[in-house]
Amino acid sequence: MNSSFVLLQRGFYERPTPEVAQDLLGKLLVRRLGGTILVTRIVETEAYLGSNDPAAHAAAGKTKRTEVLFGHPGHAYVYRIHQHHCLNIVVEPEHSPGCVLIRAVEPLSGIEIMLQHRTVPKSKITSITSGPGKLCQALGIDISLYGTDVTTADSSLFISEAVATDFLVKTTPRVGISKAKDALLRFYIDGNEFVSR
DNA sequence: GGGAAGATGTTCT
DNA sequence: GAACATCTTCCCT
Repeated sequence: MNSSFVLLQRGFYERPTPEVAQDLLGKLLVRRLGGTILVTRIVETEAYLGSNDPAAHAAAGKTKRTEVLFGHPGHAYVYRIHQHHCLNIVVEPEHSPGCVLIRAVEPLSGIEIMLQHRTVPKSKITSITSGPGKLCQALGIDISLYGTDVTTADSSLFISEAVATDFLVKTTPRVGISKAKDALLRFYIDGNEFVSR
Protein backbone atom coordinates (compact mmCIF):
# COMPACT_ATOMS: atom_id res chain seq x y z
CA MET A 1 0.00 0.00 0.00
CA ASN A 2 2.97 2.24 0.51
CA SER A 3 4.72 1.61 -2.74
CA SER A 4 3.15 2.89 -5.91
CA PHE A 5 2.04 6.46 -5.46
CA VAL A 6 2.79 8.58 -8.51
CA LEU A 7 2.97 12.11 -7.20
CA LEU A 8 1.80 15.10 -9.19
CA GLN A 9 4.71 17.31 -10.17
CA ARG A 10 4.96 20.96 -9.18
CA GLY A 11 4.21 21.96 -12.76
CA PHE A 12 0.72 20.51 -12.43
CA TYR A 13 -0.14 23.27 -9.96
CA GLU A 14 1.52 26.09 -11.88
CA ARG A 15 -1.45 26.57 -14.19
CA PRO A 16 -4.69 28.59 -14.19
CA THR A 17 -6.77 27.84 -11.10
CA PRO A 18 -9.97 26.55 -12.78
CA GLU A 19 -7.91 24.10 -14.85
CA VAL A 20 -6.13 22.71 -11.83
CA ALA A 21 -9.37 22.51 -9.85
CA GLN A 22 -10.98 20.42 -12.55
CA ASP A 23 -7.92 18.26 -13.10
CA LEU A 24 -7.63 17.47 -9.39
CA LEU A 25 -10.88 15.50 -9.57
CA GLY A 26 -10.19 11.77 -9.32
CA LYS A 27 -6.68 12.33 -7.94
CA LEU A 28 -5.66 10.68 -4.67
CA LEU A 29 -5.32 12.73 -1.50
CA VAL A 30 -3.07 10.79 0.85
CA ARG A 31 -2.63 11.49 4.56
CA ARG A 32 0.27 9.91 6.43
CA LEU A 33 -0.65 9.75 10.10
CA GLY A 34 1.70 8.02 12.46
CA GLY A 35 2.23 4.54 11.11
CA THR A 36 -0.90 4.46 8.98
CA ILE A 37 -1.83 5.86 5.61
CA LEU A 38 -5.26 7.21 4.79
CA VAL A 39 -6.12 7.25 1.10
CA THR A 40 -8.96 9.24 -0.42
CA ARG A 41 -10.08 10.25 -3.89
CA ILE A 42 -10.90 13.89 -4.61
CA VAL A 43 -14.45 14.18 -5.89
CA GLU A 44 -15.28 17.87 -5.43
CA THR A 45 -13.25 21.09 -5.67
CA GLU A 46 -13.71 24.84 -5.97
CA ALA A 47 -11.44 27.38 -7.64
CA TYR A 48 -10.54 30.59 -5.84
CA LEU A 49 -8.77 33.00 -8.11
CA GLY A 50 -6.31 35.65 -7.07
CA SER A 51 -6.83 39.35 -6.52
CA ASN A 52 -9.62 39.60 -9.10
CA ASP A 53 -11.92 37.20 -7.23
CA PRO A 54 -13.85 38.99 -4.47
CA ALA A 55 -14.73 35.65 -2.84
CA ALA A 56 -11.08 34.65 -2.44
CA HIS A 57 -9.24 35.30 0.81
CA ALA A 58 -6.29 36.56 -1.20
CA ALA A 59 -8.37 39.43 -2.59
CA ALA A 60 -8.29 41.13 0.82
CA GLY A 61 -4.54 41.40 0.53
CA LYS A 62 -1.62 39.51 1.92
CA THR A 63 -1.87 38.77 5.65
CA LYS A 64 -0.23 36.33 7.98
CA ARG A 65 -3.12 33.95 7.44
CA THR A 66 -2.97 34.03 3.63
CA GLU A 67 0.73 34.45 3.06
CA VAL A 68 1.24 30.92 1.75
CA LEU A 69 -1.11 31.76 -1.12
CA PHE A 70 1.47 34.21 -2.40
CA GLY A 71 4.28 31.71 -2.20
CA HIS A 72 5.07 28.58 -4.13
CA PRO A 73 2.32 26.41 -5.66
CA GLY A 74 1.84 22.83 -4.56
CA HIS A 75 1.59 23.69 -0.88
CA ALA A 76 -1.34 23.31 1.52
CA TYR A 77 -3.34 26.34 2.65
CA VAL A 78 -5.30 25.41 5.77
CA TYR A 79 -7.58 27.86 7.55
CA ARG A 80 -10.30 27.74 10.18
CA ILE A 81 -13.95 28.59 9.82
CA HIS A 82 -16.05 28.45 13.00
CA GLN A 83 -15.06 25.13 14.59
CA HIS A 84 -13.79 23.55 11.42
CA HIS A 85 -10.78 23.43 9.16
CA CYS A 86 -10.69 23.73 5.39
CA LEU A 87 -7.99 22.40 3.08
CA ASN A 88 -6.80 24.22 -0.04
CA ILE A 89 -3.94 23.66 -2.44
CA VAL A 90 -1.97 26.69 -3.62
CA VAL A 91 -1.82 26.94 -7.40
CA GLU A 92 -0.74 29.33 -10.17
CA PRO A 93 2.81 30.65 -10.51
CA GLU A 94 4.46 32.40 -7.61
CA HIS A 95 2.93 35.77 -6.57
CA SER A 96 -0.34 34.86 -8.25
CA PRO A 97 -2.41 33.84 -5.21
CA GLY A 98 -4.82 31.25 -6.62
CA CYS A 99 -5.93 28.19 -4.68
CA VAL A 100 -8.19 25.17 -4.96
CA LEU A 101 -10.52 24.27 -2.10
CA ILE A 102 -10.89 20.53 -1.57
CA ARG A 103 -14.60 20.25 -0.80
CA ALA A 104 -15.17 16.49 -0.72
CA VAL A 105 -13.28 13.21 -1.00
CA GLU A 106 -14.17 9.54 -1.24
CA PRO A 107 -12.51 7.27 1.36
CA LEU A 108 -10.54 4.43 -0.23
CA SER A 109 -8.36 3.12 2.59
CA GLY A 110 -8.29 3.62 6.35
CA ILE A 111 -12.03 4.24 6.67
CA GLU A 112 -12.11 2.87 10.23
CA ILE A 113 -9.60 5.49 11.33
CA MET A 114 -11.51 8.27 9.60
CA LEU A 115 -14.63 7.18 11.47
CA GLN A 116 -12.75 7.43 14.74
CA HIS A 117 -11.77 11.00 13.94
CA ARG A 118 -15.31 12.10 13.28
CA THR A 119 -16.98 13.26 16.47
CA VAL A 120 -20.48 12.74 15.18
CA PRO A 121 -20.66 9.39 13.42
CA LYS A 122 -23.65 9.17 11.19
CA SER A 123 -25.52 6.19 9.87
CA LYS A 124 -24.75 7.15 6.32
CA ILE A 125 -21.24 6.28 5.21
CA THR A 126 -21.20 9.20 2.80
CA SER A 127 -21.28 11.73 5.63
CA ILE A 128 -17.71 10.90 6.64
CA THR A 129 -15.98 13.17 4.14
CA SER A 130 -18.73 14.96 2.16
CA GLY A 131 -17.73 18.52 2.97
CA PRO A 132 -14.58 20.62 3.47
CA GLY A 133 -14.82 20.63 7.27
CA LYS A 134 -15.77 16.99 7.47
CA LEU A 135 -12.90 15.67 5.40
CA CYS A 136 -10.39 17.63 7.45
CA GLN A 137 -11.78 16.10 10.62
CA ALA A 138 -11.78 12.61 9.12
CA LEU A 139 -8.19 12.94 7.93
CA GLY A 140 -6.91 14.67 11.04
CA ILE A 141 -6.00 17.82 9.12
CA ASP A 142 -5.49 20.96 11.18
CA ILE A 143 -3.54 24.19 11.14
CA SER A 144 -0.27 22.35 11.77
CA LEU A 145 -0.38 21.25 8.13
CA TYR A 146 -0.33 24.86 6.94
CA GLY A 147 2.28 25.16 4.20
CA THR A 148 2.85 21.43 3.74
CA ASP A 149 4.41 20.53 0.39
CA VAL A 150 2.02 18.06 -1.27
CA THR A 151 4.38 17.16 -4.11
CA THR A 152 6.59 14.83 -2.08
CA ALA A 153 5.77 11.49 -0.46
CA ASP A 154 7.89 12.54 2.50
CA SER A 155 5.10 14.89 3.57
CA SER A 156 2.31 13.89 5.91
CA LEU A 157 -0.07 15.05 3.19
CA PHE A 158 0.41 14.63 -0.54
CA ILE A 159 -1.46 14.13 -3.82
CA SER A 160 -0.99 11.25 -6.24
CA GLU A 161 -2.10 10.39 -9.77
CA ALA A 162 -5.64 9.15 -10.36
CA VAL A 163 -6.41 5.46 -10.59
CA ALA A 164 -9.37 5.99 -12.89
CA THR A 165 -10.41 8.88 -15.10
CA ASP A 166 -13.67 7.56 -16.53
CA PHE A 167 -16.06 10.03 -14.97
CA LEU A 168 -18.11 13.03 -15.98
CA VAL A 169 -17.29 16.45 -14.53
CA LYS A 170 -20.10 18.81 -13.57
CA THR A 171 -19.73 22.56 -13.05
CA THR A 172 -21.82 24.81 -10.77
CA PRO A 173 -21.51 28.04 -8.79
CA ARG A 174 -19.53 27.83 -5.56
CA VAL A 175 -21.14 27.01 -2.23
CA GLY A 176 -21.31 29.02 0.97
CA ILE A 177 -19.96 32.36 -0.21
CA SER A 178 -21.56 35.81 -0.32
CA LYS A 179 -19.54 37.43 -3.11
CA ALA A 180 -19.21 36.42 -6.77
CA LYS A 181 -21.89 33.82 -6.28
CA ASP A 182 -22.55 33.32 -9.96
CA ALA A 183 -19.08 32.27 -11.10
CA LEU A 184 -19.04 28.67 -12.28
CA LEU A 185 -15.99 27.59 -10.33
CA ARG A 186 -17.18 24.48 -8.48
CA PHE A 187 -16.33 21.12 -10.01
CA TYR A 188 -17.42 17.64 -8.98
CA ILE A 189 -17.62 14.08 -10.25
CA ASP A 190 -21.11 13.45 -11.55
CA GLY A 191 -23.00 10.80 -9.63
CA ASN A 192 -20.44 10.37 -6.85
CA GLU A 193 -22.08 9.70 -3.49
CA PHE A 194 -19.58 11.74 -1.49
CA VAL A 195 -20.16 15.07 -3.21
CA SER A 196 -21.51 17.61 -0.70
CA ARG A 197 -25.02 19.08 -0.72
C1' DG B 1 -7.99 45.07 23.99
C1' DG B 2 -12.43 44.93 21.50
C1' DG B 3 -15.62 43.81 17.96
C1' DA B 4 -17.31 41.89 13.65
C1' DA B 5 -17.37 38.45 10.03
C1' DG B 6 -16.83 33.92 8.24
C1' DA B 7 -15.06 29.18 1.50
C1' DT B 8 -19.22 25.14 7.96
C1' DG B 9 -21.76 21.32 10.29
C1' DT B 10 -25.52 19.71 12.97
C1' DT B 11 -29.97 19.78 14.50
C1' DC B 12 -34.64 21.07 14.45
C1' DT B 13 -39.01 22.38 11.90
C1' DG C 1 -34.74 25.77 4.88
C1' DA C 2 -33.20 28.24 8.98
C1' DA C 3 -31.06 28.83 13.33
C1' DC C 4 -27.11 28.43 16.16
C1' DA C 5 -22.98 26.84 18.10
C1' DT C 6 -18.60 29.15 19.35
C1' DC C 7 -13.46 30.24 17.70
C1' DT C 8 -9.87 32.30 14.93
C1' DT C 9 -8.27 36.10 12.20
C1' DC C 10 -8.08 40.69 11.00
C1' DC C 11 -8.68 45.55 11.59
C1' DC C 12 -9.47 49.38 14.39
C1' DT C 13 -8.87 51.96 18.86
